[in-house]
Amino acid sequence: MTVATTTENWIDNFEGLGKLPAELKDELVAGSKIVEMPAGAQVFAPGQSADNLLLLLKGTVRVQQKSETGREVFLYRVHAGDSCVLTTACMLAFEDYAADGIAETDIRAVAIPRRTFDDLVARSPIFRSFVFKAYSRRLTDLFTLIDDIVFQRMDVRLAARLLELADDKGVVHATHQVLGNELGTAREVISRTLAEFQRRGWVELARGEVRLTGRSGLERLARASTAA
Amino acid sequence: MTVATTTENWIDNFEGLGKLPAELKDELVAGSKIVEMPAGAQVFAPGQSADNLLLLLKGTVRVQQKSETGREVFLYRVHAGDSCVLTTACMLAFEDYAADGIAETDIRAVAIPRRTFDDLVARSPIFRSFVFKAYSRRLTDLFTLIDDIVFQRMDVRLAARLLELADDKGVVHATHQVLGNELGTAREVISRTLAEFQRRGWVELARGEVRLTGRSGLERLARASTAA
DNA sequence: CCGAGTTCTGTGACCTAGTCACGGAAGTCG
DNA sequence: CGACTTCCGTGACTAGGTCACAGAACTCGG
Repeated sequence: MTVATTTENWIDNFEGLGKLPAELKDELVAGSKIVEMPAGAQVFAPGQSADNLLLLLKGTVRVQQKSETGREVFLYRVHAGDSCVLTTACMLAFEDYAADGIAETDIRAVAIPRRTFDDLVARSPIFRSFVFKAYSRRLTDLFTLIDDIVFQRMDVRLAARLLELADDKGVVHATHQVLGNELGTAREVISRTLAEFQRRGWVELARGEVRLTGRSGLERLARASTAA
Repeated sequence: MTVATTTENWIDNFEGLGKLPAELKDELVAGSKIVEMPAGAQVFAPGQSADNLLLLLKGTVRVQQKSETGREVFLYRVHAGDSCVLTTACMLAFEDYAADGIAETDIRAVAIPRRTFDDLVARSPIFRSFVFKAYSRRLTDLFTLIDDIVFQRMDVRLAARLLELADDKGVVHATHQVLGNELGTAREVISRTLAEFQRRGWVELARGEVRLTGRSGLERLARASTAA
């Protein structure tokens, strides 16, 4: 649903677009529209050719790969202020890929239609730079993800992820299964690792949630990675 | 070293560029140059800001991530006819990433300087599409790599890789260590798995090489993935 | 050709993580 | 309250990664 009153200055939410000349900003605003989707909505999917580049204003989108075996790997998360460049891959109808995007919360996003996108890429070096940086960022994110998967221990990765996902009260709302999907591992591994964390007094467990009680311990463990 | 006599029609080696209007083809050829590098050369590296987009004419480039722990993960391989889009990330000086590119063989490539690249992206929808497709392809390659790492058994992955790397005589020239790097695993795992393959009569082992003697067995195992 | 040094491979012991099978606890809803 | 579903815990087993070490195979200077 278009929300007319907020259309004017969403551009400033995106680092890199603020420096666009006023004339192109106007064109961008005029040539795109704001869309909203409820939590759980499929933002994009293989086969479904998207006709818009999405810039996320509010909420998060989870991008995951659906494997042949039916299981899912979490790839990355698009936050407010990020652009979802994978939709450009859809736009270009580029070969078959198996990633899909799910709205984790209610989301609001700017949808830039292919025509406007193409026009701006052609005319504005600033916009080009914005798009290429978004792509590069995804690539480097995936590089570090691969590095983590291959070399990092599960407990370290879980500790880091818990700290990321905790709300302001220090509670993570997620089942062990969900955490397993995030990290590309099995539920049992999460259960066992969390049990160990609990034994150390770092967390308290309840159905569907993990309360962080000893952040410092988790942080020390998580730093075992980045420090080395 | 520029090789003047072959400059004219390298464009046809790149699917997607053939349809450029003649005028832009001329500009592309005029505005770029052909470079050669010996095997083992560092094609690009973090920190070193590249000023060219490379289109590979001959040879292969191995792109790998150097982890903090000193070990390396193989990310993907750039073949003749591919473009090395990661250099555009260097071009834009985008944040720190830890991937570097090594020439595996003597290579010859077209180097498109930033100025020409930018100009062509602005002016030609065909060139834009070429660049975006190259990016998307890398993204999807990484998606499937992650999927493989997480869900695929080592023996299946090794069988597939051996078939890929074999020369026309059915021999793979690589140490177990190198194969381990390719697949992001330990040398010992490769040694053990190869020993098992040998026991089954699929390969013969010698220092620094693996001779494939029972391709059909390897192929059957490798298909265990793609089939499912 | 010899011998020292290096690189590559094989192997056993051990640990982490993923898989399978199951049971029980905690919510949901008629 | 009882049937059902979802979530969690656990033991047994396998695959794969780590460590330590030994021997085989090449290299190269003399």
